[in-house]
Formats: sequence, structure tokens, C-alpha cells
Amino acid sequence: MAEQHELRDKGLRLTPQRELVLSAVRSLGHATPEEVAERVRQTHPGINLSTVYRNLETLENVGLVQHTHLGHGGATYHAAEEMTHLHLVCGKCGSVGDAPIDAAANFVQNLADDYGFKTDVTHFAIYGTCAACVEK
Amino acid sequence: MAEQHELRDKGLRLTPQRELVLSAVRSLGHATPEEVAERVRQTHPGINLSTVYRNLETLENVGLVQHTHLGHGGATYHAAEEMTHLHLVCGKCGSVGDAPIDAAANFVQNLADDYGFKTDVTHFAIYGTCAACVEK
DNA sequence: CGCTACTTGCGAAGACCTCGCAGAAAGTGC
DNA sequence: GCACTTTCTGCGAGGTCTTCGCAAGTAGCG
Repeated sequence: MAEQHELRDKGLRLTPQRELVLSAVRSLGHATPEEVAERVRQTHPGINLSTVYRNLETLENVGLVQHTHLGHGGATYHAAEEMTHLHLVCGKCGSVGDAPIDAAANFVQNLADDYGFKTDVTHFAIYGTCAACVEK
Repeated sequence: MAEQHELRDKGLRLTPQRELVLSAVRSLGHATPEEVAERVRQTHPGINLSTVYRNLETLENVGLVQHTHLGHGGATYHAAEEMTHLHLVCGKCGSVGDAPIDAAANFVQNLADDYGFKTDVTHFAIYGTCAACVEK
């Protein structure tokens, strides 16, 4: 796993802040910069919000995390390993559900064939109403 | 078409600003509040940004326009009549292409069947790379 | 151990959106 | 056509979220 080296391998320095931001994103699944900062503060109270923003950006540049806009204002970040499923955002309760990429395979193929549009499935936010809210 | 009455019918007053905001959204297809304001200023220079925001909100409440988040920061608005197609947002050039809803019919059905998730196709932004940028 | 380049913390600045208020205007009845 | 009530507009203040510049700190390397 060589956890220690994955950042170095990308040409980045190994600072406590950087590691914490990355592990926060991984453990949270998907989170806003604010939430990441909050998580990091549990073990490193002095971290600055700017640092979180900058590290998220840096980590995104080397492909370890990625961001999406799940509907409302801010961006949410998730780890690259997490990108194997779609995000189903519920407009009513705000929850974020998951579905395997396969569910969209057909659709993606359609768009590629008919419009030459190469859908980025990993950067995919789907808006609608979740099962729980539909019942209400 | 009784253009004059569609606002009145919804219980709204017929102000020049309101009409202009609505027609700006319609002629722009999809636009940010800022872009709407700019368009309106062509015929009504004095309009205030707050007024644009408030009218967009009001028009959304009565169902004449709707907003989506097409990826980056701000919301974009479009007329209700325009909601018969999907929006294909290109991450490279930022263009917004269209595709008929049918292209997603399969996909929507999948999600409904397998996850009970009721996808809101009209509020749907799809991220990827457009044909033009794929070639580059 | 010392040097260089990259990072952090901090405060300021900027973008974007919302809110409250007073004056103006639309719609209504006479 | 006129006065009245209610809604809307313009304006400025206030908030939130994000970015930026700078000086001090520290990781990595010989």
C-alpha cells in the first residue's frame, strides 16, 4: 500500500495537513471543503481553511480526488477510488445515494453514438427524488 | 397566445421588468442571473440585479422558468418550454449541448426499477466532453 | 547540517447572493 | 379618470463562500 509514498510519487510534499485532507476526503465519502476542514480539525485543530482549499485543489490536479457539484452552491469532493458509482441526489431530503456505473452504461453509449458526447461518468450528479421521499 | 396574460393568470403583476426577465430567459435558452440582467439592460438599462434575482425566483415559483446547476458555481435558468431536452455540459469548452429526453429514457427506467429513484429529467445536467473537444 | 523550494497561516479582497426599507407603480372599484 | 391598496423596484447594507499575497515555517536533498 505504501501509504506514505502515494503523495511523494505524485511529486508532492508529505505534510501532515496534506495527508489529513486526503484521509478526510476518503473517510467522508463526499464532503464540502467546510466538512473536510471540520474533520481535519479533529486531529489538527490549527488548520486553516485556505490550506484545505489549496490542498483539495492540489490533490485534484494529481488525480487523487475530484469534485462535483451536487446541486446547490458549493462543490463536494470525493476520493478517486470512490468514483466507481453514480451519485443520486435527492432534491427533497438532500441525501446522496449510490448506484453502480453499469446502470448508466446504456445511456452513456447512446450519447456517444448519437451525439459524439463523451460522458464523464465519474463526474456525474443525477438529480431526482429518492425512494424514501417518493413514498411520502 | 395572449402573451399579455400569462403572468396575470399566475397572479402576478405585469411589470416591464418582469416581462423582460421572462423574455430574456426565453431568448437566451439558458443563462445565469448575470446574463439575464445584461440582456434586460439592453432595453431597460436601469434594472437592478436584485430585481432580476427576485423575478427569477418568482417566475420559478409559478413554474414559468426553472433553474439547474450546470457544473460550476452559479445557477442557470431556462424557460419551462425548454425543458424537453437534456443538457450536455462540456467540461473543456463550457458549451451546453442538447439531446432529446428519449436518450435517457432507458437510464431513467433502470434507476426507477432497481433503486426506486425517480430521476427528474428536466433538472438534469450531464457532464462530459463534447464532440468538438473530443477530436482535439 | 544547511540550503532551496514548496507549504502553511493569516488577513484582506473579491464574487455572488439575500435582505430590509422607502418610494413608485399596477390593478381595482367608483 | 381618480383615489386606494397591494405588490414591485431600486438601492444600499450584510452574509457567505472562495481566492490571493505575503512572510514565516518546514520537507526533501546533498
